[in-house]
Amino acid sequence: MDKVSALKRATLFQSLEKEQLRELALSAHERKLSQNEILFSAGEEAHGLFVIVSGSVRAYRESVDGREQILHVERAGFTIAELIVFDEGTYPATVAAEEDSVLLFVDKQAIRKLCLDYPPFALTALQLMSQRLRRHAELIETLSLREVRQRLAQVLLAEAHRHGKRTPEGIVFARELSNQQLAARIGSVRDVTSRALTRLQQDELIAISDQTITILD
Amino acid sequence: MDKVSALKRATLFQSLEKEQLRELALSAHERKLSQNEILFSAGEEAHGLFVIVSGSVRAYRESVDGREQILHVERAGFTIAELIVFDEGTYPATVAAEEDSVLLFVDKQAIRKLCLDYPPFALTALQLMSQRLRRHAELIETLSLREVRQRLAQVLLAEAHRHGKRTPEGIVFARELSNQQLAARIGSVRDVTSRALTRLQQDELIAISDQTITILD
DNA sequence: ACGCCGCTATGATAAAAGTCATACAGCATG
DNA sequence: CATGCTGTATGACTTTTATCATAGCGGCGT
Repeated sequence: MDKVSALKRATLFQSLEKEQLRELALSAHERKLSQNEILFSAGEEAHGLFVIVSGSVRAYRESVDGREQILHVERAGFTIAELIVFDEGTYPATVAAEEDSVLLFVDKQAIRKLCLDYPPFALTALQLMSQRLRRHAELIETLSLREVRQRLAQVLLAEAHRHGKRTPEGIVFARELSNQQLAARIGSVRDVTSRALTRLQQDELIAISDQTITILD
Repeated sequence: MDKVSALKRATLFQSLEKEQLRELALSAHERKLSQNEILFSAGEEAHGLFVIVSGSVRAYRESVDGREQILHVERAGFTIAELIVFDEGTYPATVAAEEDSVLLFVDKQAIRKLCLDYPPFALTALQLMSQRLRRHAELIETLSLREVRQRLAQVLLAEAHRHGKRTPEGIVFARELSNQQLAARIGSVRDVTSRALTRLQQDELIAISDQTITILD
């Protein structure tokens, strides 16, 4: 794998020069994950962050009885667990692969050094953290103030926005998430999510057929 | 007001030299808030951040039917809305005074300039954002995976930790939050919170008398 | 074909949370 | 001292969410 060009594709490293990327690549090492394989668990000691080269991963917390709440899902070009570089804490969430994925580990000291040596990089990091904070704020509002049906609708709209296509009937996209996965995003359980999906169809807000979802106007 | 020493007391600015603080102070201006007065609302265009000089403020989101969910509460020495400096977005939450407060507004360009000119400052900012992210992750887990009673217990424990005193009976602290305020933190309503509090007393996990709460072992 | 697995669907029921109505205590104010 | 305001407490009820049980479908390997 060409580590330099893999790093270069990450948003976090966009402001860096070739030389800086080469330097980072020296200490970076590859990690492959099969679907649902766990990268690290919440509370584990953290020595660096991960760049997603391909695939996607989810960061989640779980309750004693096994329920999961996804905090965020990150795809190729993004990084995971950046915050542990800056506050010396443990990993704040468990991270697992949503699909088969390839990642690069980067030591936290290398990142700190970059911040000190090359301020534009720090600004990029701050920008990414800001976006993460905004999304978390959204999630908090959603979980606290909206009910399951609305939360589900929000996730579907986000999916539509991410990889849907406009058609005369509405926005169409391939269904990539099982009820279980949807449930973990909206903070509910499989059963309830299934019912909510059914009701959205009954109310003709969406149509599902053959792993394809259409969001009707 | 001595703006320089007010700024100096803020965690965000701890790494700065006298000269840098003086520079910041030039553009900073004071804002006084009475209890519950709104500083800004979610979605408003943002030109800078605020340093809390005295008092405390809450950042919250609200639903169409007026329910509030507090994202975080900040006190003297901390800053609010730092993230708008780095991602050019609008204010992510509504902020209002929990008690009469004094704040200092600081223009976002001044902060960006500091990041570029003085990297240790950027690291401090990153550290603060990291801590904020961690707390948000906690809140998400709590809202999604725990029920009202547990969430209430968590807030009470946090309060105890913040300003409680160990006694033979348990940790004692002055009650500063009304049921309404507690409800806004745990993502519920006044009625339900009142009931949950009553049940915690019945189960002898806490004792309340005369605006004093004791957390029993 | 058969069982097994993962996923979906749905009815019955229970538990949690929210809503509504009412009552009351403390307190400042005219 | 009546009035209004804020906050608390609580019963009765509804809605939402979760749990449990059951059944079905399609793919896959033996």
